[in-house]
Amino acid sequence: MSTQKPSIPKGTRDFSPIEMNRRNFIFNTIRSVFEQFGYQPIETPAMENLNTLLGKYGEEGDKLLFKVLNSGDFLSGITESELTRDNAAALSSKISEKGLRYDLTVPFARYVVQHRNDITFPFKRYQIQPVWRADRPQKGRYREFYQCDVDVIGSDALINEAELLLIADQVFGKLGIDVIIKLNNRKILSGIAELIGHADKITDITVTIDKLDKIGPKKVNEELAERGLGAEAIARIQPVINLQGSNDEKLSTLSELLRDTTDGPKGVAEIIEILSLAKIMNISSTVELDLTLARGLNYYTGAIIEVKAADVAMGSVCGGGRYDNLTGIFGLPGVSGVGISFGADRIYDVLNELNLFTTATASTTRVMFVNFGGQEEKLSIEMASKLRAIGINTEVYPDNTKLKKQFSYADSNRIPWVVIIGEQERIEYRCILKNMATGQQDSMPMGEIINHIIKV
RNA sequence: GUGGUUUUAGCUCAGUUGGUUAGAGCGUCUGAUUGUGGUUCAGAAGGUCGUGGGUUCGAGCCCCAUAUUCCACCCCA
Repeated sequence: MSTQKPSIPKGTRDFSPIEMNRRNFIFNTIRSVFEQFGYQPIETPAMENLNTLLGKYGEEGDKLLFKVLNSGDFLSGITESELTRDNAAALSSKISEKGLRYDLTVPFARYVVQHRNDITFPFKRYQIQPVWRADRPQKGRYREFYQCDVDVIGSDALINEAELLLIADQVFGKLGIDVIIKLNNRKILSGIAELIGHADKITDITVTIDKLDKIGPKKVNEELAERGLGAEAIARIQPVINLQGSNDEKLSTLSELLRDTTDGPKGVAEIIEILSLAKIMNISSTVELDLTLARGLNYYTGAIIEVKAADVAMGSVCGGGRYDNLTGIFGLPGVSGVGISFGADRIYDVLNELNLFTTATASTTRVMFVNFGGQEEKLSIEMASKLRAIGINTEVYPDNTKLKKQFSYADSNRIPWVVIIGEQERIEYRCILKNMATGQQDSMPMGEIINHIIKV
């Protein structure tokens, strides 16, 4: 039998110990902030029924779903003509009824509806799990990646939006990443569409305006025309495209502009309130009203939030918004939710590019006992247990091999302390404690190791 | 899904118009050092040149297919 070259699917990655220590540092940071604000953890299955997922992410999203082939004889009941006919979509629904989750929001909506009688609203939950998208991989874009979602469902209050901004501010503050928090509101976007008489084309308009940063106003206008907007409509949208200045200046312009639209004034009022709450909360990151921020799923109905790293060219590291009726499709209408999602993998890439992985990224072991075998090994095992009992991560080298080998292991794993208990030390009930960073080593009674390590 | 790009030792990369036995640095292992790592010195191991075809007397190099990487679209964390 020929050996096969090992490999993993496109867009997926292995994580080695150094990477995992760094990733856990990110997850722990995020989790601790979520818990500080009273959010509760949940998990949902990697697979959902396809009818839960399909149709929730638009036509594009459906294409990016990983589908799971039915177990057993998945072709039973499939006719010859169905197999040969050129309709993959129809066939796939017959041979596949499960799919890997695409995000954490839709499974959460399903969860809320399914457990509605056990949940006390408002329900504040967080969820840190991988999601899968059959996208074409690029830098900062993977087919398997972790999202860290934090949502509150069953509360309309805008204090939730402001609190989420604060959570983002705290998380990135703790991680040491300077960010710009961008804020927009779907109601303002609707107002704009209404203003120019194309309420039906809100998606076309927002998707196009979203590219303003990238392709500039001239090309945006061209694309708007391509998407079916008349010259008059494009002319009327210019004040929006050219909107500049501070948040207050933008808001007063918009307030004037959208005065007579159905949703516009509400959107402006919401932004004003969120910004004023954010001020009270002492958010230190820049919070910027950005009308070009339109990406995201079309179920957002109010606030739209996106966070970008200030110093790294990378897609957004966090995004979210308010959705008024997400659970409606699962039979529970009128429940409003708002949430954001942190992209752990991109945060990793940002920290990496900024060289911010300094602490908490080496081995978590603090002490290693050298192994001399026999009675000395026994004594080392006992001492190691005592150190662990008071919370010091400790390992005993497994083999009685050359000291060179054992020290070199401690060195390459960056273990700061090595304890030596050889025959001489055992007889005297002493040990040698070596500081690997300085190279200094001292002989001392066994009982004193603990004091020494804690002190430093 | 469309267009382009990358792939040579564990890692980062050289490799001339197609010509003998494919190289370097770092890392790994061994020894100098039988109770001491990180420095130094000496030595060694490690390659189906992404994979499969083709052209040629001869292919790491040219052609085709395919996988993969990264990039631009599309869209998104």
